[in-house]
Amino acid sequence: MDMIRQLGPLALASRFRRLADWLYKDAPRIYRERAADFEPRWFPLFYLLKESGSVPVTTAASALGFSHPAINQIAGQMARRGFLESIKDKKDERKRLLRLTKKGKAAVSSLEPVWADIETAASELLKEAGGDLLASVGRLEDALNQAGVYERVMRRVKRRQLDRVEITDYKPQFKRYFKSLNLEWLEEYCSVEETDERLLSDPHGKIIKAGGFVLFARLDGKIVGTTALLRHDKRIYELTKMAVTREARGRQVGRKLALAAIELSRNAGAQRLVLLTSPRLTAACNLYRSLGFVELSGAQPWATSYRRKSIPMSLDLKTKKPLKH
Amino acid sequence: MDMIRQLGPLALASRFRRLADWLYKDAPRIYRERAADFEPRWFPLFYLLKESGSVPVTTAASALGFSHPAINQIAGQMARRGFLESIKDKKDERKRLLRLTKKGKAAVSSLEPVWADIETAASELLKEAGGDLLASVGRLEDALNQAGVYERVMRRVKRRQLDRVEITDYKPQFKRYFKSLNLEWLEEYCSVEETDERLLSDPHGKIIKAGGFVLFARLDGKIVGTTALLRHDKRIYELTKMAVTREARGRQVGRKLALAAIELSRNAGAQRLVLLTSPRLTAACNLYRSLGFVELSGAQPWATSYRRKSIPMSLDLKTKKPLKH
DNA sequence: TGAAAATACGTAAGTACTTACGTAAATTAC
DNA sequence: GTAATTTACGTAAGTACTTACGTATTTTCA
Repeated sequence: MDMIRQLGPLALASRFRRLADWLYKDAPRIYRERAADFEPRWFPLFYLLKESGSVPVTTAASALGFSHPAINQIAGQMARRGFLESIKDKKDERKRLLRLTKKGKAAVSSLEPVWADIETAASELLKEAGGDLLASVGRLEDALNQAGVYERVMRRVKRRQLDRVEITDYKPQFKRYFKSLNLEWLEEYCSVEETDERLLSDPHGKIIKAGGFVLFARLDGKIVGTTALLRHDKRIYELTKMAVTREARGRQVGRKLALAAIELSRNAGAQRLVLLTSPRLTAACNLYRSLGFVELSGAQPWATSYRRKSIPMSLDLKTKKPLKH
Repeated sequence: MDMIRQLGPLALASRFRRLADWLYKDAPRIYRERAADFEPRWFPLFYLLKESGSVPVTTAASALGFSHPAINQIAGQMARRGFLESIKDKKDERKRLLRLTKKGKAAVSSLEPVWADIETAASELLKEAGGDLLASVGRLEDALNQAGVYERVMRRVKRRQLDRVEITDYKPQFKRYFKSLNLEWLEEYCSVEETDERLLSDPHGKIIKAGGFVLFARLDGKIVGTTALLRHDKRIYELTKMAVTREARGRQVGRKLALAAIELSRNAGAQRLVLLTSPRLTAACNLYRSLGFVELSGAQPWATSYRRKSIPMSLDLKTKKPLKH
């Protein structure tokens, strides 16, 4: 019979909205009978002004959880009926201070008993609901404030995407992917320099033999991404040649590669993981920052010189805080 | 900072509405990214049709807790995009059965994972809120269904009004009120008959000396109402000459008088309390019915004959169910 | 210190519901 | 069996918010 209720958490918003409507529905009748010329929608603003004296529009909006045009509309209605007046703030001429008129203040005394009765009725309902509903609602608001529905859904999606990506070590038959995947973005964003060409053509000789690593990412059986770890010395490794094919971007392939590289370098005994990136690659920069990399200023002794503009970043591997996945 | 939250039970509706908005706000973004061409507002109807096959408009409305025009609008949108079709009910040509099209059914499979993620996110939020919020909300809905805010407020108001009314016994100095209060309504609604005149002019002789009672109601120190109990025999008493002055009507004066009379007749050993009222006095009839009086048909042995049309009513005093105040 | 950014507010238009009302079909009453 | 009532639904208009956008001040920053 009541589908919304059957749906449980899935229809949470619909349920709260419906509940709000049911609670709100009786208000006009109550006010009509006992407080002439008062609209229920005025209540929050009316009460705020009664308590706080004079308040600017946007301050009222944020205190009451409405948008500022809503406050504007309510204030307009109240002003037309003579309950509210407004003055310019002397200190800040943008602000318009709202306050109750004499008539408004006088109305409070006839409204207060009505409010008291409504509060009693609501308390009665809450008592029948049991379980300290108001406290739970407060905690729900806090939780929602910490991370909204979108954020929570996306966290889950990302986590699932991350689980789908497989990381594999270097194998000779993957050599061609290391080059082709990197050329894809180099040709798109920058240009291929000699330094790039040297590493891409001989990953085994230039990277692995020098104590570094080359990793590949597989999605649905296909190689869609790669990266390399260059060994500068026993404490410093460099994350470089990170590439994800266009069709697989936005599926956490880069993140999974970076996470694997971080773990690998840590296990290899590195104390710092460094990298060079370009400010034009905003997605990459955001990824590195989200993993804990911080931008460095000035020239770095380890930094290879490229013609393209590059930003050095570094991640301290000694601090053992758990990484965000 | 957050006024709505500070207000507690008083701003319950605003709080639920705000919560619904906050929860709902992210939905468009989630659907936009993962389920092209689906509007969040379609969800309840879409889900209902997926579960129930084909459903008439008003049935859907009541199952989902919306008004039927809302369902109509949503169905219109869905139909325009090809997700929904409707057919006339063969058995009842007024009804229009809504159901998903092939395209609609096909969309379900791409929507289900999105719904699962939203449900998980909502469950997560509910878990953080603690206190089995959903169960409390369910009980709140039940409580609201039993008696809404208006009803609860009015119960309280009536109770308070009832407490303000004082009932006093007959005293010679009140004699004039017994007559004037009754003449007020008799002249307004009917006409004063001889039977009335006899009782009103000599309450002590005709009522009290015959084993009956006369009661008065005082509000703010002023006599505003009266009634009499006529003793027919030791088992049957008649409630008569109930009158409340115009300015005090709607303030529970009549109810308080009737309640006092019922108690008095019970204490006097009566088994039945009877009365004659007029169908034109709807407020009085409602009062008597609400106190448990039932209408009698046919002539009653105890009934005084009046020229005006009168309905006999009776209350059984032997059953000891508590009276509604 | 002047330009860019942020803030406060007003106005307009949109949204997702509602209530109000009218019509046609079905049911109930006499 | 016909009239009155009820039910199902469509349409129109209203409501209480919102987002979007424009303007005038104030603040920030290079």
